[in-house]
Amino acid sequence: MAPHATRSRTMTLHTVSQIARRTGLTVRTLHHYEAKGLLRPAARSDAGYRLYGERELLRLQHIASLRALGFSLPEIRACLDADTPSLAEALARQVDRLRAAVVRQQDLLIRLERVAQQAATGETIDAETLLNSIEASTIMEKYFSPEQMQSIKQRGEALGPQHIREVEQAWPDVIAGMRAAMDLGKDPAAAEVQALARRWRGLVREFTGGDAGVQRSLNTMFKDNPDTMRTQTGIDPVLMAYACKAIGLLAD
Amino acid sequence: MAPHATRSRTMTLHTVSQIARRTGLTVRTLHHYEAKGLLRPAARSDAGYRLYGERELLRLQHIASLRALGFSLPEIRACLDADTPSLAEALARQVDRLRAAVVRQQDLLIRLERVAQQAATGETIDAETLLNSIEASTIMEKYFSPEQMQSIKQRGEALGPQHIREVEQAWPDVIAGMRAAMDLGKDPAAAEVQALARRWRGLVREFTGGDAGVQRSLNTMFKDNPDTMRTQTGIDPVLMAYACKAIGLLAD
DNA sequence: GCTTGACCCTCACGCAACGTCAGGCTGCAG
DNA sequence: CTGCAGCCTGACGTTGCGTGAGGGTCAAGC
Repeated sequence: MAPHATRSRTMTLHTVSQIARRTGLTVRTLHHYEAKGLLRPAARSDAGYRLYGERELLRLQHIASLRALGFSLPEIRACLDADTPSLAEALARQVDRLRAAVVRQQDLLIRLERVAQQAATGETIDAETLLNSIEASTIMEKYFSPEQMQSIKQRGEALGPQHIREVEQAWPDVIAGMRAAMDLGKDPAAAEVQALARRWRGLVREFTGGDAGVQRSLNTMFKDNPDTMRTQTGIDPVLMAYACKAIGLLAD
Repeated sequence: MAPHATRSRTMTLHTVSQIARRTGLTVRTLHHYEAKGLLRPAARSDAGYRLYGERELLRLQHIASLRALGFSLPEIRACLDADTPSLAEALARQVDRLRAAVVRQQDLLIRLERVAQQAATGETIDAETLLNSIEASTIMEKYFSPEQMQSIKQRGEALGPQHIREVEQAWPDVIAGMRAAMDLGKDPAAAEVQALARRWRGLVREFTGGDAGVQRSLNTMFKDNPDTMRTQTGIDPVLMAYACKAIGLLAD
């Protein structure tokens, strides 16, 4: 081995604050790294002062680099202690994690922007309404699995914004008709109610795409959150029961 | 006032776990929200059990919605207590914060992907080299302000990747030439060295864009990190001094 | 009346990565 | 000798809860 490979003991040593300045870290951070077993000083002075050599400075720069890439301290320790092999894997893992995080945040940002715009344009919109609409956008995630959300979103994109607007405009109409029929005590089997039931079922199918799992989740959501659903859609449990009965009587 | 606006005391009350199930939160979370002053139970049973009414359930759903949008608990409290006005502002602020966070993360992701790819393709690249290249990508942020980074990036995009590759290929050539001249003890004022100095200065200007502030930051970076700069660029302080002297002698 | 779960309560520590005192040495300049 | 900068070791604060520990409560079955 080359002689300079062995640790020279006449190397220049630096105090914490010197090292801190050179790396842009704080003294406290160096203490912390030592406590976590990431970087031990090369030596201590008689008074107990931490003294760092060039090796430590280099290691510290590596630590700072990995931290800047978002690695946790335990991960960094593992990478630096185990040397080469784990580093590439760790990088790949970190890329995956970060990608997922970016997707999540972008998703969140989109929802947030929608609500914020609604709040900004809606001319003194009251907090109650606003909060309800926020809730509506988050409540779905509780009842639909990520895969279901995915497929729902895809169906929406496939149908196009034009079609979606049409559907959204059709719903209040159908709901109002159904409620009127119910309030008048009409028989769910009556031809008029059956026609409404057919439209209703069609609109639901646009949403579920015929997926039985989505249908079940949708039912659960309505059953668990009657109040929210009523304020958001105008459908309460009683109306829902009436509509379901009418749909069940459809002769298909 | 309508009679139902006053708090009815015959309303159905629910226990913690019931509320937790309905909202998808945990019992602990409800305790926490109470401790933070976000949501107090409507009442307590004789045994001290928390009891929540419909009002509390509604408020809790609002809390959950705002949390899903990334608000902190103190912010949520402020929004819900102050009612309408702060909500729209808070949404706008949150949008800004989130946007900034997304940008940061994407930036990080790009750097990380570069390094990861280098690690994956580089056939048993050693950790040392890899860590050094990571460092190079992070060290700049310590010496250049965000605005400077911005303008540097813009210049890079303006010049195009083609031009960048040319510059990156030219550097080693110029550095090697300058080092050879220095090692041979040539006078910095010699025509040959002056030609190298002119090319050197041109390459530096491609980077600084003539910005004196960037130039200063660059100098500081080289002065503070001689080792890193040497391994990354092949320029050590001695060579740097020689090159600067030659550039200073250029007759423009 | 007793046991058994299922629920409920109140502390209180843990985590990630440090920031920020507090109280007390050390080292160097004037 | 004094002063001040720099160093040390605790130890608590931050954010949003998770996770016990240790101990009452409630409804049901025996």
